[in-house]
Amino acid sequence: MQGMRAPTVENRQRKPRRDALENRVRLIEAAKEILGRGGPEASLEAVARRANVGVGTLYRHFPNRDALFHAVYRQEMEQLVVRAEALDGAADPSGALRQWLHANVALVETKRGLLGALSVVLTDEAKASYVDLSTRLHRAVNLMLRQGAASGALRDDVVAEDLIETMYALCYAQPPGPDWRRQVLRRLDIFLDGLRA
Amino acid sequence: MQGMRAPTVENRQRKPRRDALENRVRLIEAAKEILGRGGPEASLEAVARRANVGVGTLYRHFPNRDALFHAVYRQEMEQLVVRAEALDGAADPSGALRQWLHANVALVETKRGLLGALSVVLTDEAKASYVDLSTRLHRAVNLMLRQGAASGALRDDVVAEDLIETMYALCYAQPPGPDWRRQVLRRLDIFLDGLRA
DNA sequence: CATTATACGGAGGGTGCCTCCGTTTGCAAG
DNA sequence: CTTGCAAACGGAGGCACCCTCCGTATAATG
Repeated sequence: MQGMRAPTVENRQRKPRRDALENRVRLIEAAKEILGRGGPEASLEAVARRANVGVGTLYRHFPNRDALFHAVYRQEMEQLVVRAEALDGAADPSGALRQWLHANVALVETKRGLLGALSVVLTDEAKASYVDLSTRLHRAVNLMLRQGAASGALRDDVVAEDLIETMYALCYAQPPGPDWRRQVLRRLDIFLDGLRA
Repeated sequence: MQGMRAPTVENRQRKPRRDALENRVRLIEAAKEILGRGGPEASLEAVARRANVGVGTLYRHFPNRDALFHAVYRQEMEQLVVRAEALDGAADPSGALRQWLHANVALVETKRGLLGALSVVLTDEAKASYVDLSTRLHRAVNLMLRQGAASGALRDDVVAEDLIETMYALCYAQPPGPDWRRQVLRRLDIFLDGLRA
């Protein structure tokens, strides 16, 4: 009977409240920890508890499980992009790529569960909401790939997406264990060998 | 107060009842369908319903979610092994391997969700219960690999596990979509290129 | 048949998901 | 500093699923 029950972000009239902003930050922080340990199964109510917040608050900020995952993923991805852009203009593109990939594997190693949680939600359509970051990431990596191809070191029919997804694929497939990293890197390097011209 | 409540398989006195055997088969069949569609999240009660069986029955046959997954996985794996063993003695080992991997990818394509459901449970310790099948599988694939290495076509520091896990990894990473298969096969072939001596 | 080990169904207690709404609180206009 | 209200909060409650327990049904055996 009475429109405008829940004003969305677009048409709000005042500036956001301080407590709301703080809670959002605390929720993402809590989600990183809980999801990182428990994987995709982890309870959202546990996240709310850890953030000292009612479930209602969690669900207002993130209307469903996936929304929360995406918020976390966005932060992780930002790190990735920054690292990738830092590689621009490296002397040895192929080597730089390899280094970058290895660094990412190391990053993943510290967040096992999170990786699992995310890959469940990562469909094509989901990715559409990251166009901004995704574009920057692909631009940076493709730059490397093209430099490598131009210098004749790498084949020229490979794109950033191949590299990135394969890396995650290998991380994900290897079961956790003492030589997790060794195995992942070994296979990654084989793939990179396949990339040579 | 009264031992032997639930006689285990080892110490049973009569031969198993016919209805029990039928139900077990129906449950696995139902699980293949439901898990195949719904992925690891799918409801076990849905499986029971689909099999026209009470939940109690499901849980007696498979004490928990993982047990059911494993039963399904075992059946899938049997197919894999049979195919692999059929390749023995092929003229072109490297080509035979490639063919086998491609065939598996095609198999996976028809069972998307199932793959996801399984990879969640596939830790090292879980695999330990498949030693029999796993051994046969590795033996068959390694045979191919060694033949390839002997003929100088393939590098010699690669084992069956590398191949198999990488294949699953690539299948899993690629989001479902129209050119799912094309992408997976492309990356798989790059990996195979990396395998050359 | 009668006996009984074996298996079945589904109610029930526990937990997690998400929604709804009465209450609280920060912001800003007077 | 009040006051008014949009914005945000908390958590009860309804629903689905997980798994256990146990009274009832039934296939095997003699």
